[in-house]
Amino acid sequence: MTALPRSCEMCVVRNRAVCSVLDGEELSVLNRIGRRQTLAPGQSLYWEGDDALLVGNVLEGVLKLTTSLSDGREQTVGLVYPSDFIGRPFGNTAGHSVTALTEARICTFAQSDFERFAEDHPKLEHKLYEKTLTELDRAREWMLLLARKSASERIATFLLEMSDRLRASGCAPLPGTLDRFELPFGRQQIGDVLGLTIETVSRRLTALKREGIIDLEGRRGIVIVDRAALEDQAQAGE
Amino acid sequence: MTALPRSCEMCVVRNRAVCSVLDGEELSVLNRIGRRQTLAPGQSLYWEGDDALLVGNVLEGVLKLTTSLSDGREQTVGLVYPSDFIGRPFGNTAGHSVTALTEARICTFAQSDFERFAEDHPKLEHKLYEKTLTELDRAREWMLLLARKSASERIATFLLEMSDRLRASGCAPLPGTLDRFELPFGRQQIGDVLGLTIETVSRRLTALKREGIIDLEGRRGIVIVDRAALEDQAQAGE
DNA sequence: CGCCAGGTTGAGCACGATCAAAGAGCGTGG
DNA sequence: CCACGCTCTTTGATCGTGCTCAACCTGGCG
Repeated sequence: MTALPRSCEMCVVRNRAVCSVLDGEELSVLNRIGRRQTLAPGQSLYWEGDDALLVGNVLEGVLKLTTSLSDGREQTVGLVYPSDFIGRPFGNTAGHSVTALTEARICTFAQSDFERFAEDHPKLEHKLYEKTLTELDRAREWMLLLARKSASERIATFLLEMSDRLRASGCAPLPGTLDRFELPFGRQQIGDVLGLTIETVSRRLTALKREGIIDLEGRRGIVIVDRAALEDQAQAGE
Repeated sequence: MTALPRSCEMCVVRNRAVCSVLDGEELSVLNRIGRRQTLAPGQSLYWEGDDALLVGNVLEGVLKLTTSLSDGREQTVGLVYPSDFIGRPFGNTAGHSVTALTEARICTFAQSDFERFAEDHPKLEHKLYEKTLTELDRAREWMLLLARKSASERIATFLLEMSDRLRASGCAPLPGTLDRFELPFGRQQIGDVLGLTIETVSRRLTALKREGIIDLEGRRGIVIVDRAALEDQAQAGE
């Protein structure tokens, strides 16, 4: 884990987070109202139903957004990577919990401070809007997966998306081929994302390995051996 | 169906659509770049994968957003009511089809015209942003439903949400109690929204009627007889 | 009256959940 | 260095919900 930078100027996500639309002047104002913090794996930033008083950017690590039913059933409704935005400005209570899956570094703002700043900077709000639209698109694609795809299709889709997003968010892939990476979490988490049980996840992964489409390295290592076959199984939408 | 108003000033959704943040001056500019149109039930505004060149507001009626897999499996990923916004500004291709479920009146804009207008009117973009955040919250709640809820719970949740949204969007409820309304579509559509088959929807609805929790009037009429019991079955989140 | 689309009901099946047990990886301490 | 204990994963056996396939019913309309 690299040292925290003193200013936003040299931030690892400077060019990809919402801050990318701000100039040096604006950035230093934002810098003053924010603070950086580190979360341990499993640590939550806030809980479903809380007044969500924080918003922020992910600098490093992966976090999950979860909703649950009163009887304990839980669903991961979003994964958040470096440069993604956390939280819901202009809202009251949080619709989901935010929990770190890996060790994570984030830079946070009091919701009210951030809102005030955003109101004066339409460029920033525009960027936020675009990020939210992308999130909405992703959520809807995931609805199709949860509602209509079989367990095998879900696993295949998940592995492909994981591979893409890890790469895009700057998480270093494992050495070797591009299609070799480390999952930031275990089987249970995969199940929570895909709406499956841990056993089903395990069985489908082993099946994919048996078929020679992927390879499993230790608990969390994944190698996509035959990407075409995996895409085939994923049944990508139209 | 009421006559189309000539200007935005007297529009039925004037106070609830994104236009609500604009003053008379701005509104008349917007008015000039927009056009009103009517869709018949089943008619699509655009298709998944199209270049989505249109955006707009729903004035009257209900539309659905759907995604599908190449083998024909289809999922409704959103329902759109009067005063809701349709389309994705600042994007390329549509992630879903937009189809009218009932006869619908909408006011549309060329995407590029609208974007240009929005860039000059941060207030408008702010309103759009808030609407998108609400949509995202709803999508995530629906993910929980699709991934974790049983068929009975889905039906119960659906009936409650339907009742609320129809009322909120100004669609007149049937006379009698407040909890009496007409579904804007048939059993197949319910299945497409809930990720269930038509047979399961039918069975669950009949069961609810047998238990005295709801009453079915003709093909599309619903009366919520025992709202508390229905809420109980819906297993609302935390 | 007959047709047809949409809805209901029934019987059997399959996929994934559940319950249960054994295996693998890993840090700790003797 | 290995034994121990813990967590996470894999594998197996059984069960149950909702899907599939198929027949029948209902209401609206020509």
